[in-house]
Amino acid sequence: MARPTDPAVRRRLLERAARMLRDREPVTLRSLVAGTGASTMAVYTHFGSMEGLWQALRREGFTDLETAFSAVPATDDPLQDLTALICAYLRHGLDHPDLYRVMFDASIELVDLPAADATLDYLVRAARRAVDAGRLRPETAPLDVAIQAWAVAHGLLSLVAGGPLPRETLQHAVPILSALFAGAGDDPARARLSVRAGWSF
Amino acid sequence: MARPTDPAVRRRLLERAARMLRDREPVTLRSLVAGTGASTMAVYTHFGSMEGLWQALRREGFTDLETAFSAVPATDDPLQDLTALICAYLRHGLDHPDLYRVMFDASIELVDLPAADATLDYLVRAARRAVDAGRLRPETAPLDVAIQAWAVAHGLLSLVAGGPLPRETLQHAVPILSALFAGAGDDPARARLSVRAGWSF
DNA sequence: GAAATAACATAGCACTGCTATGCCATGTAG
DNA sequence: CTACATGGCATAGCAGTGCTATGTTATTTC
Repeated sequence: MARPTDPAVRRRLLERAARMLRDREPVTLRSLVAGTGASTMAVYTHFGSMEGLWQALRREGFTDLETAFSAVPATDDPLQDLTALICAYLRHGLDHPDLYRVMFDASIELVDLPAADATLDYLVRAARRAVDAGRLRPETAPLDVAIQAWAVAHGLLSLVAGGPLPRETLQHAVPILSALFAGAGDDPARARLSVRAGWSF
Repeated sequence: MARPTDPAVRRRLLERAARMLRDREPVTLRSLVAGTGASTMAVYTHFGSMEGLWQALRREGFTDLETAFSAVPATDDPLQDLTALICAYLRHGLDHPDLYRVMFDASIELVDLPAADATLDYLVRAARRAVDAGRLRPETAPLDVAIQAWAVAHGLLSLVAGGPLPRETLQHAVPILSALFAGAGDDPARARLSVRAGWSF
């Protein structure tokens, strides 16, 4: 019945916003559309508001993260896999610190962000495999382990991305996770052996 | 030589800002001074800029936190003390979630925030006592333990204050810390006994 | 008491996100 | 194949933002 919205415009706006975030330029309505040739109204037809743009950007950030997670192979050592997922998480945040801050900036609801829920599911599945394989005590709730691991990663990452701590601090992640797994029933000796190369920051 | 700055004005501005944060009202230059009877310039004479106000507010938040830390008694169980400090940390953040978000909002430098450094010192001292008491392996660096505990608390807290996770998630803190301490050499059995009442969220 | 100095008040700046309005490209109906 | 309705998009202007230039006034020192 009417002119359809041009997906290319939407894409261009999102990509420019992401680039401006990377370049640490302030992303404002006018500065955003300036480069794209579109008018300010384009933002409102495609995203409804600036907050809508941020939400779309958050969504994209979590989708990227999900892609990174999907690239982590599942081995026969589920706890090593979980650690590898967390390392991918840290690397993603380290590579896009400003996007990461946007992802957790405002008050977000996991329900409103299926992509975020999906990323958490990756951790839950690895934890469940660990329980099923007998690496963690049978009464261990996979969701709890996943949330604990997530909290550790998020805590370290936001302290590093926020400035107060240097990036090397992220190296604490693996030992903390090992301790966490040991506390949940994993053999500490075996856990120590599972530390792989490529897990340094 | 000239008129001295009135500390009461500064105090009133800070208190009103804190109250507006608590009431979830947007804190803007004009809305802030509106209630105090002062003019907009008062903010600039006392804080230099809005960012200066935020920094002063951050400083006050950390000072409050330090006060809360100082109320935690040092017992003969340093790891229990460290856990109690982290619980005080969580409680402080839970009681003032918006202030907590301001405290870690912008890119902050610990160097610029002596109060923040002082709070971290509380954790470091407890960790050092634990090492000295033989509760943790001698080669354990107290600063590392402190930072790890801090990261765990901050991760949980910011996920709870940020919305995605419910407040009960904070209950994970104590088990995570116990696992952390066990990983650093503490006797797991003893650690489990140290869990006190009043550590629930 | 006079002068100097800085706190404070007023008005206006450039900028923010957003909306009211109008134009025009496009898909559908006849 | 044309007329029309619909909604994407452009322009201009709104209230609100942090901040600053300028003037006034209170206070301290000589």
